[in-house]
Amino acid sequence: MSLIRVPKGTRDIWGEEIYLWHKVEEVVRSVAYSFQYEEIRTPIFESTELFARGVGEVTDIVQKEMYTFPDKGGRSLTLRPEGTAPIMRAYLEHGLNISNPRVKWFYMGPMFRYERPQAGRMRQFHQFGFEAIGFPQAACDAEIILIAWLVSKKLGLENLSLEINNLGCNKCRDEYVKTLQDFLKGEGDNLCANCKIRAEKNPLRVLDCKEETCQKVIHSPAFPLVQDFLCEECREHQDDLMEILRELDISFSINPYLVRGLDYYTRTAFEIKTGELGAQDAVAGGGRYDNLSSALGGPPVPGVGFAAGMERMILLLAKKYDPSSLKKQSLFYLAPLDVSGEKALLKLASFLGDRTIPFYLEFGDKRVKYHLKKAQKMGINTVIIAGKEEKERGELVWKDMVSGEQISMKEEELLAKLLEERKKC
RNA sequence: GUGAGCGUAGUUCAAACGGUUAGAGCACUGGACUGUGGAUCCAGGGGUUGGGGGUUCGAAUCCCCUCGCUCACCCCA
Repeated sequence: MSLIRVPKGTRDIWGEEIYLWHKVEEVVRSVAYSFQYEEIRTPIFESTELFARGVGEVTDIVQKEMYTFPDKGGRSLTLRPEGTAPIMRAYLEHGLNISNPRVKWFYMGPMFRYERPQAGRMRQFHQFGFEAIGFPQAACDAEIILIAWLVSKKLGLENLSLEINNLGCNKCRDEYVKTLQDFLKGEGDNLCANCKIRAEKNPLRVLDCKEETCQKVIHSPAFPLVQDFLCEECREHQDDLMEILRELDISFSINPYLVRGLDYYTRTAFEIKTGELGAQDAVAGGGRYDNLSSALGGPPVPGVGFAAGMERMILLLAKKYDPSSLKKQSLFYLAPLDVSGEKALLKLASFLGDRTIPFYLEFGDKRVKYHLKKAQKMGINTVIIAGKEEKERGELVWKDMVSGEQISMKEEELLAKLLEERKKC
């Protein structure tokens, strides 16, 4: 019988790598705490409709990447491919637009997209994200970018670059899209097959295309760029944002071709990229989504946020940190030599556990030699030995692995010494 | 969805033109050392060579199919 393996594009996160995850989670929580963004945990699956309407019917995510399935009640459900639409759903569902219109939330957890796995891309992957809903101000865009930047900085990630763009609002985007569509029609066969369809259905996405023919079109002098079509308010919004970023000393560049693959973005769009991950170079991305609420059937509600790929951050982190250095070392190795030793040491375990002191308890009738070797391998400096000899004396043996010194003592004395030893660490 | 590369013990790798019983290091377990340490020596467990089919007297090796992994396209976190 063949072994069952994990499904394609998924994996176990275990061993020393888990300490890198803890590190990322810790930094995210600390920044969230500092900026007072509250955690929200939405379901792993939602109505398919939520993503179809929120993310956009003609996006790649909705058209070919969703894990969609009917449940036994005939509902169409989808494993969440991203976190923003569910959060806006929660905001509206709880009536926050009425009772508490301004919220700052963060989230962390698995997302699912049906894609061919490659470096930095999995079918189940993890994101954390920050969302500020109810704030139309450019300063709030800046806070979101600042948070993304700060998390990266606190993790020690280097060689990151920030690109921003402005996709316009309902007022100016329509005119731009119309102009763009007219222009693309004139280009006809100069576009790749894919972009001919995009020109009709989702013309902004043409700017993303890397096909050589399309690149030529996109970079031709006559090609209309969003930046040249921004209305007064959008222009101002972007100027304000850029001014704040400069004052914050966050360096960025304007990428007029940055459009991003989700429909809900308006005005600010941004991406943080790295040069160290191969083809999947976006570490974090986000922007403003003032149309999302309406798309979900709610009233107009402004929002801005970002999501970051945890696997990608961890890949970068793994190059800087030795994960084992992040592990909290056990202080004590409890070495039973027989059943009586196990009993005696389990009492110690209860004592240590009550005080949240880390220890490792072995079981069985292993020899002293085995225990000392293992303690050494685990890098634990103090070994407590218990066997029949100790039981007869009513004592336990304390051994210091560095000095080699060992002392037999009564339980009460040993407990006191354990506490004293903990203080040193 | 498309393309390329790769699948041999837990792991890293061997096995000349197809050749008889698929080996080694590391790791693990035990012993030398009957209750005291990263060394040394000895021994042991582990494999349907990813799976299936074909060619052949004979396949880890050649052919086909399939599955998986990796990277890239696509797209994104």
